[in-house]
Amino acid sequence: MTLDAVARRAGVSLATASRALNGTTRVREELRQRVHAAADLLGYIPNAHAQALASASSNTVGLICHDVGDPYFAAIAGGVMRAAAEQDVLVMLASTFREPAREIAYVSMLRAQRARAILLIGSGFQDPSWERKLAAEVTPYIRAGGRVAVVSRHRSLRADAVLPENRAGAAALARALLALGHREFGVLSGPRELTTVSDRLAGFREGLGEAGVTLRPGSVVHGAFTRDGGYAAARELLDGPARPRPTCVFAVTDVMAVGALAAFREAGVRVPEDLSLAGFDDIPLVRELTPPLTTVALPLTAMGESVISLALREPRGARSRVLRVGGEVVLRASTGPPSPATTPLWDSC
Amino acid sequence: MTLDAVARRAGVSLATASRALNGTTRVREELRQRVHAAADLLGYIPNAHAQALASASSNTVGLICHDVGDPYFAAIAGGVMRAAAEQDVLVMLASTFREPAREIAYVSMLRAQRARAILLIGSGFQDPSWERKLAAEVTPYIRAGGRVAVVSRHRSLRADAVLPENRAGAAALARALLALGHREFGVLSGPRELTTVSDRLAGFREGLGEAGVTLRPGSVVHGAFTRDGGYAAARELLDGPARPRPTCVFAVTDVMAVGALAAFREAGVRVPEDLSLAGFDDIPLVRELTPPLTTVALPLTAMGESVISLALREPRGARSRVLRVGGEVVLRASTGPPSPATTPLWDSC
DNA sequence: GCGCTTTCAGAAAGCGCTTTCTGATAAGGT
DNA sequence: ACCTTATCAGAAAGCGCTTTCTGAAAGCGC
Repeated sequence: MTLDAVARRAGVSLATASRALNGTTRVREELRQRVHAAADLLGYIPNAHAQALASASSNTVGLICHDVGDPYFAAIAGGVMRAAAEQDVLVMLASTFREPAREIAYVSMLRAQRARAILLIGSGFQDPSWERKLAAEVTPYIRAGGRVAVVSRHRSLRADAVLPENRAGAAALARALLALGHREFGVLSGPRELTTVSDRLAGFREGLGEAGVTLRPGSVVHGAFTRDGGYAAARELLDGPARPRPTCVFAVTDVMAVGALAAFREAGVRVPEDLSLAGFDDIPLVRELTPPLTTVALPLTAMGESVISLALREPRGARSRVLRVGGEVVLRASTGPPSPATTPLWDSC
Repeated sequence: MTLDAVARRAGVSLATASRALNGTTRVREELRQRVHAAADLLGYIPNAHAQALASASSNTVGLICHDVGDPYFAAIAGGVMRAAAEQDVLVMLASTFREPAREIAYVSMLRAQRARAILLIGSGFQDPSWERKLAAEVTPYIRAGGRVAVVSRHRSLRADAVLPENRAGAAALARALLALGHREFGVLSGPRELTTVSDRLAGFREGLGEAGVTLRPGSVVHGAFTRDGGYAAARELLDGPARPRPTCVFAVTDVMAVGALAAFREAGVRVPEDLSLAGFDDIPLVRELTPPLTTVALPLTAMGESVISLALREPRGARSRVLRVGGEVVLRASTGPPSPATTPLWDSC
């Protein structure tokens, strides 16, 4: 059914029918009702494409993240969806599965869809060629009136951003861990090139540095930003030659910490008796682990709500707005005082 | 930049430019290249709305689920996204947050978007008025050429479906639990009106019945389909008067089992020594629990891939296709032999 | 070499709306 | 009673594409 049919049925013109349905202009009450009645009767559903084309606007926003299956992104996406539902905005979801090219392609597709805003969640890639291409997509989009907002990313993009205080959070965590008595640390780190990783690492070092503690070479191992990446990194740390052994391990991401916990358990290393473990993000599931994970809590759902609000809110100037969100250290049972000196357990695996 | 500009720049007609870019018809190689060069030069991005309007087709599909933040839906959505990425399909995500009205509204919005297919994930609601309204949206959509596919739902919808074998899976689980020696069971059930719930419950009863075991009244408690719902239901079971005490508890959903595990832990009930616990779904996180959860494993990601494939595949007839997916009982450490008779632990809380 | 089919480019007609512009009618001022 | 000023409905011009239809040119058999 087209609007035309509705108009005919109601005995009014196409223009009047449009106005009656959208409330753009005053229409005599009687006609308004006639149009609505006709629309209901015919089961009229507007053609969003025609509307978008004619009005040169749409109410869809694009949400690009690495993988909705990942609890971190799922939590943020949940927040985005909640806010979107309230504002009657439709969300186009795009998962890049960590392929840079796919991200570029999605931005392009969302441009084609004339999305009102594009949300980029999670660290970008370090590849300069990738950065250039992304900017080449994003810049014209913004210039054409598109809005872009990001979570955990800022380099080279003139966009609004929700930035977790990775550095400060990690530093605070380091201090909390030091306060427990730890002096020897291991770090399960993510891909070097992610700013999230380097910020958290730097913050952690900074926090340790205040107490004159440093990370020994070999005690920082890198892995993929996944559960299995954490598992592998933990194994590497366990198998490595680093001496003295750390009494506490910091995984830059809760997801990695989950894998690490499994690796430790398998290796017979008790947490926290033999080794303390801390993560970052506070994804919902870490509360359910045994032991529950000490971490730096980020308000993930709220961050999702914020990023879409930021993108939808009218820009009040050319400046991009930055919303910093603090991380709160949550000490749970996965951390405790360091275990007495040399634990043979380390080698029992 | 419009196609018109590209055509002009390339010195060809609008029609030729369109054909060159879309490859719909043969275009002399030289012209084809000129058009592509012009498009690149101008940074041309087609207007998807205009394309959709003119060609009366789009390549977006709608994905409606209760909450992407929930690991169950996140896993399925992950599968959908993976398949979508391969087929160059854009996904519009809709979270209903378990509000029936919102689901209807979303279907309507997706109709307006002329989505190629609509995917409904998860149980529907029992409300007959809701069912009628949903059918009123879905039926005309299908008649107009729209494709609908569902996961875990079939009543009253002429749509393709991916149906987990809830009944058989639960029965198999019951048998496995019986084999461990259990005879007294408790069930943490979800909202009565969901078919998923009733199927799993019926299957479980059926499995028990084969050994002459029945569920005592009061040993089945209902809660919301969430972690906290599971927690509350577990507490209710714990506090309830049911005698004799169950030695094994079946949560109809892993998500609920997670909450139950926490409740048991808090109450000092050891799993599986004092009480065995089993779930259903095998969401990724249950492997990380202590103890890891016995469950009926469903290939969630594959189900997501299946449901979108089903929806996109050409219908070969008016019949709706049903893809049944089996659940596999995975015995993990959360279940063990029943604890010796009366455990005072039950009352210690 | 003539009429045939085949190949491929361009003109133009929409796709279903929104929105300006125009005009009719009613209300108000003097 | 006449002119000016609001109100509000309708006609029509797009929005940026796809696709049919038309026609020109080229290839082919005889």
